[in-house]
Amino acid sequence: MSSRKRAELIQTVGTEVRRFLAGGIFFNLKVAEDIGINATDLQCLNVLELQGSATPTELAGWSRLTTGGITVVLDRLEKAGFIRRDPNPKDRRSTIIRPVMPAFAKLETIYRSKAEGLAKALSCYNNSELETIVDFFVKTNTAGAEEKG
Amino acid sequence: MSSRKRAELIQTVGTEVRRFLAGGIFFNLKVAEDIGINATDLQCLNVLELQGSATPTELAGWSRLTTGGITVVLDRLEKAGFIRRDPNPKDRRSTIIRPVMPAFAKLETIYRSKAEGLAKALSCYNNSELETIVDFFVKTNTAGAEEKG
DNA sequence: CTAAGTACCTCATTAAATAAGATACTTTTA
DNA sequence: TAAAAGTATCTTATTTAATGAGGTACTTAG
Repeated sequence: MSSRKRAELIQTVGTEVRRFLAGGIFFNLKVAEDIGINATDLQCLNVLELQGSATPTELAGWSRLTTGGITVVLDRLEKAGFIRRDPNPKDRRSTIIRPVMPAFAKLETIYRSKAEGLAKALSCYNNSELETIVDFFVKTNTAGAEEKG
Repeated sequence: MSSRKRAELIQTVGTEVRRFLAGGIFFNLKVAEDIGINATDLQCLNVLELQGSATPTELAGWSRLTTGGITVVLDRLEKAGFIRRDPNPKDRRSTIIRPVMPAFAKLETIYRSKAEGLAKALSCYNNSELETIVDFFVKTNTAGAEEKG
């Protein structure tokens, strides 16, 4: 019976995703240590790199910190040269946080080397399989982003 | 030219994986808040659930804490009823940390509901595609575990 | 049997985050 | 349009979490 096998497959995805996340959190802690910041600060840098820029309030959301907390995070990241506070032309109360090169490049380098390992792991899949993998991530990321909003 | 498309696909996997991890870290913070513990303590519970049991030193590794730090984490988790310290029959200096039901069930419930969402997202794939997805996670998880050891 | 090494714990100190405002602006409403 | 309500960020006193340095009890190598 194929539906039995299918149910097993789906359950296995669940377990492996949790394992993947536990490993990812561990990896994130390691990266933070390597570049000399804490995990919270790194989560902000990650969001910044993926989105290009963000307001303090958005970053507070992603890091689940109070706005007072994020101010201190940004003070640290600004002082360390990772980010810059630009005025927000749409709202004079607000600021736009942007990555600053080259401090940011340190982070890119670490992820690039990790991406190489990932590329190697992907080499055994054909294009159609790769498309399935991409599709899975895009779908779940989109669903996750909606849930958060 | 297919190799161009392939390179793009591989790069997209990289970006989407980072997005997935940023979302996963966010989700983890939310779960921690929901059950009333901090992110570090939850990372320990996650490892415990995936492995069944662990020693304090192993958990210190996964959470990148000092052994002194993990003692305090375990004190908190023990007090809150999530874990229990059993003697380690192989080494009398050591202890084995085990999940305790039903406090642990709170966590299971949250992940079960998340797993339902995941199952829904997976419903559009056929068995062969699911196998590709499982294979990808198993491969990268295994590679990650080796790197850590 | 001794010396070196490991596992866990303690506690004083440092670091990070919150809670509760305060300020400066924007949006709504009467 | 002027007041009221709401929002974005920042400040600071306080609480919470983690480290660093060391201690005890045990194990392993010589």
